[in-house]
Amino acid sequence: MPDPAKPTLLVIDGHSLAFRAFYALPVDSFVNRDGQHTNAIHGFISMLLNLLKNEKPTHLAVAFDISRYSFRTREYPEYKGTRNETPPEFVGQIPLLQEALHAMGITTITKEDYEADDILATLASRGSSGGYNVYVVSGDRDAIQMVNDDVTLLYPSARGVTDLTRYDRDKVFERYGIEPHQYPEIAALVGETSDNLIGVDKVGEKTAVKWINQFGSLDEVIEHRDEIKGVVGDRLREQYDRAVRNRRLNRLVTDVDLPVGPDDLLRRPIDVPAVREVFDRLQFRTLLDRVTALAEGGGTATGAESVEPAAPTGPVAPVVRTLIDEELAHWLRTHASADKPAVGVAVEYGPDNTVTGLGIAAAGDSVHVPWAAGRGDYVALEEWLDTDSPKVVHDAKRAYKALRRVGLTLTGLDGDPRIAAWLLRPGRTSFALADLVYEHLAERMPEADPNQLVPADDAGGVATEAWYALRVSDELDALLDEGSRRVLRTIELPLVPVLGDMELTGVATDRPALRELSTRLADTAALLAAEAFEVIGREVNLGSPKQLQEVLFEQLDMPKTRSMKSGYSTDAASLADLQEKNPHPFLDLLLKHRDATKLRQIIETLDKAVDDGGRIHTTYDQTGTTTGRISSIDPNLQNIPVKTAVGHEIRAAFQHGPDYETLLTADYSQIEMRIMAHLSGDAGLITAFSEGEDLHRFVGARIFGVEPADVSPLMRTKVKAMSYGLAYGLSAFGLSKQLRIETAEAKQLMTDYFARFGAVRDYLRNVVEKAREDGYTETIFGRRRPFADLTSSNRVLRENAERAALNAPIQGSAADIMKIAMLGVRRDLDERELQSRVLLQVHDELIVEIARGEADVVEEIVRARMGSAADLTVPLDVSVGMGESWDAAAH
DNA sequence: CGTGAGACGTA
DNA sequence: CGTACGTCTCACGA
Repeated sequence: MPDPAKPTLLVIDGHSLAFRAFYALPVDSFVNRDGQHTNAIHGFISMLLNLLKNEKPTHLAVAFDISRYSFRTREYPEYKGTRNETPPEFVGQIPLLQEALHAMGITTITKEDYEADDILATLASRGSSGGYNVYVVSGDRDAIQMVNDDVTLLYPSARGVTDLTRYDRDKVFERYGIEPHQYPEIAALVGETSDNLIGVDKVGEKTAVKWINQFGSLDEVIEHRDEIKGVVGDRLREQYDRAVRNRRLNRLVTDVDLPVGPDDLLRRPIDVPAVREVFDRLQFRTLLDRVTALAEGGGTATGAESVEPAAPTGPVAPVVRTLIDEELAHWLRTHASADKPAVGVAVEYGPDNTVTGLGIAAAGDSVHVPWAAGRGDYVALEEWLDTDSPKVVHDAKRAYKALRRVGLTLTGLDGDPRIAAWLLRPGRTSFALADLVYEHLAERMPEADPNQLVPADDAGGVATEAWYALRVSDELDALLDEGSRRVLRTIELPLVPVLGDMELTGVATDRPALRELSTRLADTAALLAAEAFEVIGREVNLGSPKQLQEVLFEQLDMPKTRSMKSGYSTDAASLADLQEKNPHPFLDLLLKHRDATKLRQIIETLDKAVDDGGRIHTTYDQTGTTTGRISSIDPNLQNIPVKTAVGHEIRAAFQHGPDYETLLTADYSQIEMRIMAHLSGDAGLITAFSEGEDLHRFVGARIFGVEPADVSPLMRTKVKAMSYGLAYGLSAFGLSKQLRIETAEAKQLMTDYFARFGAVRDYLRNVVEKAREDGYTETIFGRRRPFADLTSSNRVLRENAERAALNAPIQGSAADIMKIAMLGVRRDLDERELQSRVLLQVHDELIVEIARGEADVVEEIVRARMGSAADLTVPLDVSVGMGESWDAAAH
């Protein structure tokens, strides 16, 4: 019976438990966004959390095997030789598990030449004699030998890894009829298949137990082997050396030389931000909640040996005063001006992003300012907002817009922790202030209770928020390298009001046209559906991949397409393949129906987004991508159709407003290829762009060895696909598939391409190699993107990372260039007091609403600013068009 | 009601 | 076995 007065030591065989977890949980249900399998990690940690809760250990360690080789395999090479290759899905999970354990403050132990069980046995033995209650968690039956009055084995059952059977002395006796220390003698006689240890033939558990009980020990059994009758006796006499060898191998070492002993394994506090970071990557959400609950609830709270998690170490937020009028003006004069350090500013948002107040925070003092439109008390505040007095605002664009809507201008933006955190690590999932505070300041930001309808006392809320924003911004600034900080200050922060104004302005739409189009497509879809049902003789939901699979592969018995998690693909490419192999009218109707419903749906979404003034306002997410691009949401105006006839009709519904003259669209042509030319320094590619002739024609001429004029359309198509694919890490296989040509031909095309443009290949190879060394890629302007998986032993993971790393500097540099151009255009429009305004950005395209009489000057500005946004070894070509609508302005 | 998969729109 | 996104519907489980 465990003695409650003693400390409790828990030691775990990491590898065997992770392996059990791997087989207990479905592999495919636990994959993170990078394709890394995580089921073993998830199962292990879930089990661990249960153990921490139930056993409340004061001391804790997890032991791992270093490799499958140990002194045992040296002695007996066949040892564990029946084990199969590690499943590929398991590979890579152990290092991540160790990382997670480390973040949870748990010691992990390995020892060259020994197995984890030897480490456990050593710790159990020392713990037992050192006055501990010891729990050993292992999936290896040999661990039974460790059990004694102080040591209990927890052994996973067949049902799963969280269900552990408790083997103490009594339980071992009940199960095997022997003392725990005798177990290895039984196992030596019987053999252990999983370890590839063959026992004495005909001897099973029953016989072995009988003998051991009869003679007292294995040695005695062998000693008295001549007294044993029958066939089993014969076998024992012939094969007892097997038992001797087995016994030698299954004896666990209890005196491994370890760097730590039980006393060093006192539980340490959980590093919640680190756990959060690791679990974020693993996409563990419920487990994160369980861990944080454990960290808060004193997961180590038991008896005198318990360790409390680290108390918040940061300063306490200052008491908030509410100020208005003269006192506020005075506060601002003393704490906030152009020559003083930045202050934090946070907006108190009411319903619909209205402004009900502001919080302003200096280093040691923060104030709350209630705000209502049209009152004179705030003149000083309003004036101050529009000065260069430096301000740090979390999610500054949202604040800028809210203030703008009530007639205030936010100027002097000097920091935004949301953007800074994004530049530091663009892949993170949350940029919420509370999460940044949690991770980077290791503090809990007080949050409004979401269950409380009317906040009891919210005066402190925004002021405290401002205070945290200021502090976390300083912290993030310090973490940024010089290049990233330059990107923050010269590109991202100045872009905030530019994007904010674009969102506020919105784009005018021809709503009746959208509605008409929607109805038309609905009619078309209905007709197509009816026809399709006619063909297959029944009605199904054409939007349900599951039902379609039934129709195609069961009812119509078509050949199977690309297989997926749940059956076979019904995507457009697969259906086109099917149409070729197995023509059927249903396929065509289905494709057309999909097309019509998809487009109708897009139009409906747009229609719902039109405001009372007939305009649509998107929201740009400045922290929405990993490469540096901006993304567009609610609605997404960066994926409006363009390729089809209906696409043109949709774009025709985006128009200039009534007081404006026309729309202008300006886009970079082949900006990514130009960046490749610049970064690679490839002479051929640079010549291509400098001569200003059709790029694909030029490249095609070189590759196929003909005159530019003799490059056929087919040749041009191939070269174009190849060129575009380059920046994505396209393979010969992928190229062949896209062009529907033989892999050999695709391979040849690539060979020929690189023969002429070899510097491109060298560059691409180099960029990945450099990223592997540095751990990140960098754009021309110093924007970084970290990569962890370039050195992964998991091939899928590694190659995915390689392609992303290949692409990041190219896509990212293009994004930088466009952002710089937008800042330039904006500055010129402001300086010359023009009324024209940029409305939309679609990665390499700007849509500008031109005020009357400004067409020529604005075109000039846009051309000049876009054309000179970066100084590359090749020119930046900008093409411009104008028209009544987005469609008409395209070129 | 939230979530993941599948599909598909853009650069 | 081509990068980067957002959003819809369906199906499923809480």
